[in-house]
Amino acid sequence: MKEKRKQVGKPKPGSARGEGRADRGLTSLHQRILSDIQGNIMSGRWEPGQRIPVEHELMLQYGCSRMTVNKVLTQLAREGIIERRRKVGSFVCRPQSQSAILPIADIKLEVEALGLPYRFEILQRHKRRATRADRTLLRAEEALPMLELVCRHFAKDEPFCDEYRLINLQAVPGAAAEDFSLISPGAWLLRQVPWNEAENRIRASGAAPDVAARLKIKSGSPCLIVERTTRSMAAAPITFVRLTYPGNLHELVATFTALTSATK
Amino acid sequence: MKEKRKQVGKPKPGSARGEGRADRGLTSLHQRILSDIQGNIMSGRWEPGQRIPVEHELMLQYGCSRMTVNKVLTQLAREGIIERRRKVGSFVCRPQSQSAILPIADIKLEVEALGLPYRFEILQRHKRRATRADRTLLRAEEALPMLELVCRHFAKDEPFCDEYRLINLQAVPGAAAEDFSLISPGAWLLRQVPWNEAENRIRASGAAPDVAARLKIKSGSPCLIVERTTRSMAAAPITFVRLTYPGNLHELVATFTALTSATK
DNA sequence: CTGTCGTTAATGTATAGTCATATAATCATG
DNA sequence: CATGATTATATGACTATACATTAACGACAG
Repeated sequence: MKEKRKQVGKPKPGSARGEGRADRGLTSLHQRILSDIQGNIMSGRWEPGQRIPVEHELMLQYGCSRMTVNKVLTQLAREGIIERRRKVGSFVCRPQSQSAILPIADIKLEVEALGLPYRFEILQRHKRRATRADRTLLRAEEALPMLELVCRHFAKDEPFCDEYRLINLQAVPGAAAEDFSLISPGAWLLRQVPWNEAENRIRASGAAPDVAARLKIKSGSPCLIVERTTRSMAAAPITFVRLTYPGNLHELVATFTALTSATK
Repeated sequence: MKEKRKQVGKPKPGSARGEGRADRGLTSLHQRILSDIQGNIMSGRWEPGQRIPVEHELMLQYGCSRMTVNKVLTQLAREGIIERRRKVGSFVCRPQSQSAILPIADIKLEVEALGLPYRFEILQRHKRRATRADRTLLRAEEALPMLELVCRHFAKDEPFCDEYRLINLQAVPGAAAEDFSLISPGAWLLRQVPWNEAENRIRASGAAPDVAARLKIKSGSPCLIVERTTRSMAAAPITFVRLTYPGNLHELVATFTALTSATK
């Protein structure tokens, strides 16, 4: 398998690239070019729509090869920060829409982030075929075998979150045998199907009577509801979960990033 | 600086790579390699922690040069899908946390997406120095000149959203002269400071009396509240906004992506 | 004035090779 | 036998080159 290693060993040590570039401080050259350009754009020095130096200019400016600046510009284009057009040049994008990145943490982590001890309990557990309502929630067609769970999460001794969950047993058969006494269903599933995609719906609503009872709040009092339908990248629906947080207890925090219409 | 140029000018047109690969259907070679590998990972065929073929193997497998697979693997590493370790190889990442990408659309677009006509009105407008409370909201230190706005957004004839906004007039002096009769403050600001970053806080809460009156709902009824503090990438605070949506009218929808701890 | 055909500038993709660096494994030595 | 040196492997970064693709621009013929 080892190909013939030709003795390319060119004795000249300085190599072809300039003089003291070997001693560039910390980051790589293209990393530096990237941050330079990004800085110019983010700070507004280079405005949206404006043309940025073409590869050739940058190559001269940084004294490097075109491949290097090409790598950088390609990366920026992929991030949707610039747009490249042949023959014409590269242009700073105008952010079309903005997006916030919302971390979906495990509830255990959320609670512990508040400095409170966490525990949870399973309140209900049924195995059954998917009803029509289930199929809507799961975005599924067939009457799959389902596991329905109701679960309550605590911060110290106070109910922190109510969880209603449906699991597609066909996609995750192991769930039938798991009793979720040690690990919460959410964390367990995350471990089973690591790469997945989901749709989250976030809204405010008054607590339904049954949920209110479990959370020890008044029926109808404001709650943050997060509904999530998860499917594996192979498109099979995996789980639906509805998390209900008493309004005063919880807050989602998301950081922003300006995005363009880039596919990424 | 140009070293003695060896005559690489290989006349052979087919070049070194295999036979009919020049006629690859639609996408570029590295794009194909990328989707191949991504597919293997997303589908779970290559599990988290598993080592993926090293550059040399991939290079043989696809009959291309190392640079090409390197480009692909570098990209995957940047996306946080694989982790690369010298000498050892590249490994499929275990998604550490998951994140949802929450599009922050202009309220006008939100309303129009519902198929309803949109309009808004400015209810209050004051220019003043930042109070202590303002500074907290804006994450600012100094008593900056501020513009305070209260604004109401309608879907058809129903109040859709209440907006309370603070604008740092030092960062965006033009706001003082703008009367926001034609363009809403949010859309206007987005145009002024295109690349920025922000922190969003999303929670459920009962409507405060003044807000409830403006939204024509009962005080205390569940509302979705989105608070956003925006700053330019140059770190200057720009604006704070609190959007209050009556609970039944609005839902945030975010799509998922599994992320690792990648910096990106 | 208009359509077509070059020319050319810019990006897109890929090759082949160099040098550097991190590290696992192995080998040598006191 | 531990420890230090060496070697082989794999990634990381970059250079230099080549050729393909695309689109703006301009010339020129009709």
